[in-house]
Amino acid sequence: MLHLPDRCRAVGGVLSRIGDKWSVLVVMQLSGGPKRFSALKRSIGSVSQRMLTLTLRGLERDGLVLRTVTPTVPPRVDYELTELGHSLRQPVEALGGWAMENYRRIEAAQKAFDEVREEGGG
Amino acid sequence: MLHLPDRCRAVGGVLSRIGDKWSVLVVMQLSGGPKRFSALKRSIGSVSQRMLTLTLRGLERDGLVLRTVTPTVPPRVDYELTELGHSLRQPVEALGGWAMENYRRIEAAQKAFDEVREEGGG
DNA sequence: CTGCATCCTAGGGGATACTG
DNA sequence: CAGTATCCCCTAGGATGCAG
Repeated sequence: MLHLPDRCRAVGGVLSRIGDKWSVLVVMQLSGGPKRFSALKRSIGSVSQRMLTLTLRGLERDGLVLRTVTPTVPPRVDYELTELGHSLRQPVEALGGWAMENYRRIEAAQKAFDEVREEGGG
Repeated sequence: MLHLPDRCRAVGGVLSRIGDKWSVLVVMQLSGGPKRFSALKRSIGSVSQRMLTLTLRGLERDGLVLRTVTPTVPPRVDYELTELGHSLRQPVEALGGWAMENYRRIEAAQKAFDEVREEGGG
């Protein structure tokens, strides 16, 4: 096993790209196959059009998502994961699994922390 | 395998907490055992004192880091991962592994994307 | 339908100075 | 040494309107 500092920087780089508000959601939504812009927007729901566009551009630029334009009227644009995009699913889902298993513990810790703070502060 | 939407939200929540600029770095730095504030700051290097403090508070609140104050003069504060904090290492390192394996591919994709953009735009 | 440009606000995060 | 408070900048990101 290589020592950690290298991985740290690598993780830092990855997180600064996919650690934004929407990238991971989009990748997950594209797990099942291609989706067009509006379908993607609907399936995520709370994302603004602007941010979905920007997020998809970013993912496309990173080579994680492939954008296919069908120049009809009205235009149709499909997005799908590249092989690289699919390979990201595994570690992301590992993180998702961890989150699922532990978010209750985290919430409990936050609650406890905040209560102690209140007592100490008030 | 459970379907994805649940995991999506969980990942979203986790990423919004540890997806900031420093949390993961701090967790990785604490992998080897307890460290005091200044050692942590030195080992990360580029972090500001303010952000290190805020990051550690956040991690402590989430129950990922334990803070131990030794009220000497000058004061000494040690930070260490909790069990929960240690459990986060595994998925994070998985992500780190992915990043290590693929960041060159990502950089290449970005370069290609940008060059096409230049041609198209100029 | 898809995407860009614009405006605008909240918050992240750096530098610095001060406290205990 | 560790932490807080202040100032300030910059970017993420929402709302909206226009264009292909």
